Amino acid sequence: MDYLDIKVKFLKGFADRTRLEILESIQIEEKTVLQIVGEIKGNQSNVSQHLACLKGCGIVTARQEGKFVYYSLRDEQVKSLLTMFDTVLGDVVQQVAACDKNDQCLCGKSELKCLTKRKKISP
Amino acid sequence: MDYLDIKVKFLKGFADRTRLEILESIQIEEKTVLQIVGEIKGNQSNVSQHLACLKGCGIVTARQEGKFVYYSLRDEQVKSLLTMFDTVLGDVVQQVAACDKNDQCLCGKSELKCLTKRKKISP
DNA sequence: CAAACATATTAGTTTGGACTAATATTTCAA
DNA sequence: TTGAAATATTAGTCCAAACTAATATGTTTG
Repeated sequence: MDYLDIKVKFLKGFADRTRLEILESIQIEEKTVLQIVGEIKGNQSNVSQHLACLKGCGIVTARQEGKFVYYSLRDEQVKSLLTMFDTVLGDVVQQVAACDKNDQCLCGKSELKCLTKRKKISP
Repeated sequence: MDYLDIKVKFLKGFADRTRLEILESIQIEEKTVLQIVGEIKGNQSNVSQHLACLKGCGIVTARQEGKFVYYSLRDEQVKSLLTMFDTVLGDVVQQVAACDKNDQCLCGKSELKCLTKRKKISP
């Protein structure tokens, strides 16, 4: 596991809708798991797993208080990174959205396209 | 496709080892597809697809000149975002790496763990 | 201590997306 | 204009990871 692998893991932490929703919900203040579950749609098990992921990626921290566990953004750096995402994205939202409507790229698409026929790979 | 979906797509653009390698290779100056293929291990088809993805995510731009296509980072914003990744990651590299060694989280792991037995879900 | 609540962990299923091999398209040069 | 070079696109395979259902663990309060 080299530095690049770690970087990928860190970035994958952000690259999921459910996790972004979680991060949004704790952006202002720390929340318990149940509070987060209540704010975003999703069940407790799923949220718990995503929180473990975010923690493992160094994005959030957990603080236990009695039977509650409070999750919050790791530090100010992470907070400003989240802000920067929106800033940078601001310039390209239109384009990314447009790319999705047209067929300029397939990333992030689940459509299947089967247009032509090709020879089978010989064994 | 709402704003959050677009944001996820944008961030997924960064969250892949091959794409990070591509971004690294064009961080200083624009490169052709073949140049990129030469710098990172990987075949032409694969790199081409990743470049299409990066373009669709608004991370890189393409400029055609004759039979060559030069790819470069979209703008200074993207460039500084890449820099910021390293900055923020700097604080947590150790932790993320450690998480991978221990079993604190499963995200980014491909190991299978089967420890206990559970009842089958009733139909 | 037992019951209730909060959270975590597991196995299994399913889906998205990274990859390869083959082929198509585009552009230049002889 | 034909062939070669550069790039893009396709279909198919495979694996990582997101999800669900069930259960385990941990903590407080009666």
